[in-house]
Amino acid sequence: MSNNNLIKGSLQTIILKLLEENEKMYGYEITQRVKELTEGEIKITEGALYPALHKLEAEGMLTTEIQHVDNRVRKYYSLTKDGQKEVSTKMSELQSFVGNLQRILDPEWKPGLA
Amino acid sequence: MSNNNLIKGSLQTIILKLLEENEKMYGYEITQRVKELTEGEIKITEGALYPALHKLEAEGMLTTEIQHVDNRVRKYYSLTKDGQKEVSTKMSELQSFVGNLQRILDPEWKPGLA
DNA sequence: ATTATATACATAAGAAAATTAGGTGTTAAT
DNA sequence: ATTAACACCTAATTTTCTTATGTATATAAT
Repeated sequence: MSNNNLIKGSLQTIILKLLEENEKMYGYEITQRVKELTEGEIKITEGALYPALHKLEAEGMLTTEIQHVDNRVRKYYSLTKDGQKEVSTKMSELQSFVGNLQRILDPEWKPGLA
Repeated sequence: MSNNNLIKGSLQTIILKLLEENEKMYGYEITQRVKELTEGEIKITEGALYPALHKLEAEGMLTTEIQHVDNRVRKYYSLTKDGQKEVSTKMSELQSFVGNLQRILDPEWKPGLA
């Protein structure tokens, strides 16, 4: 459980991007996917995830759909039209931010190299 | 002017890294350097910068030295021994975080390629 | 049988780190 | 005389996270 406390604000982008690739996902699934993709290095806590999902839903970026699987409740989220637009916005903001970070932190860095 | 609101968590790293490269800098100088390096895309606000500098100083990462230039006061910051160690720590944390972000957001991404 | 772990949702208290908005004072330019 | 740039600072608020807790079912281990 390394430090997960870097660059607050990227959780929304992560959620939106995963949903762009997956059509529909439920909360627990998102935590597992992130854990898997980062080999356990990033763990999305439920205390962060669920409020973030609820906020994105309230903002009209996501819609939900309840499914019952083996007596367990799953709340599936998917992107709305607005949500689809928001993915691109958030992704380019994040990419430009990371690029700027490189320019600050790595004076050797040029866009297009490593 | 694009969004400036993604810096959360990386400001300390930025400060420490700039001071590693520059021996000593004062607050205003840091804001200008960042603005310059990012072509105006990232603007460090004073309300974020000064508290961050004070915190790093309180934690023993930075020392200060006042200079007077044309009746103006400048508070120069430099890294302590602990601060020098902290730069490496924070830099590798940030690098690993950015790597993990890529793995989540860009399924095509492989370390060592663009 | 009971306990622990995994699955699956959720909220609440508090901390951390920003934003926004204000304040002080000097120097240089219009 | 006023604005902009230089140079420091703090306070109130907001956002976003961590930590802790709660509910409930399913499954594996003891």
